[in-house]
Amino acid sequence: MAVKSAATRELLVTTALRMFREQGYEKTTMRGIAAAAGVSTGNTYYYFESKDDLVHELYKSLQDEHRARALPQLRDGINLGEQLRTILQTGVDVMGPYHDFGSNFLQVAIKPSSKVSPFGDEAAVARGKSIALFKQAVTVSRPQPPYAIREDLPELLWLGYMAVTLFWVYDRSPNQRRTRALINNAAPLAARLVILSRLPVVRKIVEDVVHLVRSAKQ
Amino acid sequence: MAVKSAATRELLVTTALRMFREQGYEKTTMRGIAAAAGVSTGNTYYYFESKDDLVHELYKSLQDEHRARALPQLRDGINLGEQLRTILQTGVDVMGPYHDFGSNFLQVAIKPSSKVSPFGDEAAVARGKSIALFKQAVTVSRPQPPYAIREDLPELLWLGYMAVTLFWVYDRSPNQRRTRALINNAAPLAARLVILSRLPVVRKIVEDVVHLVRSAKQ
DNA sequence: ACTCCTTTTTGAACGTGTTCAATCCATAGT
DNA sequence: ACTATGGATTGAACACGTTCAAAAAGGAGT
Repeated sequence: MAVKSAATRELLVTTALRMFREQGYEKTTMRGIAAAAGVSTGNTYYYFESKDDLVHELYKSLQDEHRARALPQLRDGINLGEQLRTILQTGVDVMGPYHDFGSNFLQVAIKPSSKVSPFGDEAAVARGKSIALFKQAVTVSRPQPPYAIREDLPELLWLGYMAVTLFWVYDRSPNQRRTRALINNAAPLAARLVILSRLPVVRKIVEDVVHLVRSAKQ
Repeated sequence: MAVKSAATRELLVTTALRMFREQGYEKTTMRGIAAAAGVSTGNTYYYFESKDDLVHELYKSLQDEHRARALPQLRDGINLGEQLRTILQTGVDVMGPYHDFGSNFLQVAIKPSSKVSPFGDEAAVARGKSIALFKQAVTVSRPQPPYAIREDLPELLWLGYMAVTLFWVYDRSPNQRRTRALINNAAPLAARLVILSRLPVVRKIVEDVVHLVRSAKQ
């Protein structure tokens, strides 16, 4: 039965993701998903704890696609600003079809109890995957970022990515033009800031910021 | 009838805020609020569009209390770091009783359609009030922040405040000890950064950041 | 073929936020 | 006093997410 069971689960995920994409979060009801998949309402709850759990599936799916699209573009020798631009623009591309869904997505993500919460324990794996993307960018970029912050940089950049995502949610311009413009400006700026962290004065501040973020992580 | 109508509204707000504080967001039901206030369920919807609308009332109430408590403490001649510490710590104090409620609060706030959304149009008034607090801090602090950024500083500080609030939501330590520690570290750091923005190299970056934030606002 | 146990599936039921036609009630105008 | 008007109030009804006891379907051992 294991194979058929897995098929039911897969069918539910596919159906749910399609309906999320086509109708948004609210109009996609648990009854609707079940009906479209040809199973009973209650059966969905055998495979998924809640509606939010299905959003978690969407989250993981997007994450995988983001990684698959961005990673091959992170080539050796390109400067950090360009690498960042690639990661962020790819992220916006992948999330694009779900933009109307965006706020609901955040809404689910924001609750600490949620599996999707980017800061929670449950999503640690997914977060790690995302940070790994930035780690790769840092590793292959030339010139190399200063050694002093190389270790903490991926996490800091990821935090910036979260901020951009927040901006994206509220961006109502067609095709999220404004978010793309923001990325084009912010990516080289961040890269320039990284370079500047070599200067003694700036370095002191950067060290303090890094220390702050570290201690905030407990 | 106008006076009695206002009384009903006030009674509902008071009841709802008390129940939010005592039982949290989910356990406080619209039926429960109506019953505790001695009116019918439907009547609540005559005065408030939705449950979230009642959260908006809570938001405004907290905002007013924050302002009332923080403003008198912003005295002339104190340095910016201390002023910031005062504002942020007072904010945590005011929100304290609602900490369990915090994530639900954010959840309501995050949706662009929501009245409470800190970035939305509806909450522009409330946001303005909050930013005014930082404007006051900037105005009375000695030494004065560099002229070049004085105008944009309140808004930037407010953004930092939003970040701290986000941290607060996820802070499970008793009495939000970790958030308070974060504030004690971050406030002087921010102040030091402001001072540093006088240096030509840093100033260039700061200008770019300010420009970025400005253009992001449309 | 039959039994026993586990995995999977069902659909009714509960409590929720919200809507709405109907009703009540206070007041102004006559 | 009577009535018309519009604000205030009601409570049943709807669709939703979720739960759960019960039924069905599978599979293993004999």
